Amino acid sequence: MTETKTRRRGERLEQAILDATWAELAEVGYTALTIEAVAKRAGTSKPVIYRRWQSRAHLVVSAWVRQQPQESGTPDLGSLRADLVWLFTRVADRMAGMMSETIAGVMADAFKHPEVQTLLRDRLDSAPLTGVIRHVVDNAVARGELRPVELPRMVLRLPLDLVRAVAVFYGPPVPDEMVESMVDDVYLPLLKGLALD
Amino acid sequence: MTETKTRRRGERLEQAILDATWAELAEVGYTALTIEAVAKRAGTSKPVIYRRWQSRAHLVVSAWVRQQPQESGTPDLGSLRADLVWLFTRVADRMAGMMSETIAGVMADAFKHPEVQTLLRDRLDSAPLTGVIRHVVDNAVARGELRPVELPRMVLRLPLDLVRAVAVFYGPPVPDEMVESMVDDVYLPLLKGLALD
DNA sequence: CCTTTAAGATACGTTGCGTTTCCTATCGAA
DNA sequence: TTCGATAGGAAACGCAACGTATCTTAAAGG
Repeated sequence: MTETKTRRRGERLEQAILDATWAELAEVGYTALTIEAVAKRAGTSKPVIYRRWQSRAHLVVSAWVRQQPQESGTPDLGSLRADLVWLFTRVADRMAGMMSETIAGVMADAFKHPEVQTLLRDRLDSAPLTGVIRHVVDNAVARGELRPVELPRMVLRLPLDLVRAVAVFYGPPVPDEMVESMVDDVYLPLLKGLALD
Repeated sequence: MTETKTRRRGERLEQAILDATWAELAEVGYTALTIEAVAKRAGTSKPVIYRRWQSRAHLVVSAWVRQQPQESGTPDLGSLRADLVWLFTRVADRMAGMMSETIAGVMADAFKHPEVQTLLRDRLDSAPLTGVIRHVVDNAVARGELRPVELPRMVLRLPLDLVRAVAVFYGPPVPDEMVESMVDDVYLPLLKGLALD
């Protein structure tokens, strides 16, 4: 038998579909992604997919969630600036990796599907990133580079918003000068300004 | 004659199409906007539209450009904070007016059409908004609220990026507390931090 | 072993795409 | 005023993907 004419079910099948989705995403992007292509690539059929996900947006978000890497350790490179550059670079790289085209597409579709919007928002709000930011700032405080400062939500979400905005407008990858500008012209001055009180 | 069976050309026709586009946009949004519907509403036909614009994205950007209001005067409400709240609120309102759904949709489609991306970027980079920001800051400096400070590009684009991010993620309208948080937690501290040197 | 569940294949009607064809109103030059 | 070039309007096209319905049959479990 060259063909494993097996019929998958449950978890195995689902994972195969999500893998196929991810592969399609990488190959043709979000806008051009079709359910039919995903079905074919996964070796299954449309109804199987529609039985599990309401829409392309739902499917893609599922695939994305599974792909999410867990947070790697936080840096301590000896200076606040160095840590911030590292952090922003990391965000920019990840953004380039899973195309901003996908993000833009999903965000657009999310208007049709409130649950997707919610899911996406929660996923990005509670991002492990905020933990890293806090950690980096704490280190700077410990080093005496910065006076103790509390970080409002809006400040915590800023890195992601900024990188996303630039990536979507200029297309990835985000150039190094832009990343440095985010740090030197925005985030560092902002932290210093917050620490004034 | 109840019917003006006239056949429009050139500028008149073009304007009618753009008006129809804008109306459709307001009614069904970007994602659901179809060229056929625009053609019908404008009382013309698809080929006429395709002769002028390559895609839905091009068409919508054209319509949007025509609709762009010219900048109203800059404020001077007596304090930097008040001016900034006014400014951010204005940005948020405009964002709510021409749906963030449209922005998200166009941005997503822009990946397929580099000229659209360029057009959009230029339009938003050179936004009259940056002039207003400079003016507001100058006034604060003149009042003695702030030491003289130069504003990097990244700082100038921040208001638009921030409001857009929030509008797209939470859906419009952007709540007042969010606007105030942008001013109190981000922009004001940032300006003060920049003015430290 | 026999029942239940759902995978996989196929086909369906629908919608909007972007294009082509054809006819004729409008415009500008002669 | 006439005539030829230009371009608007209407209709139809083939195509692609949508989302659904139908049917057969493999897998899972008691």
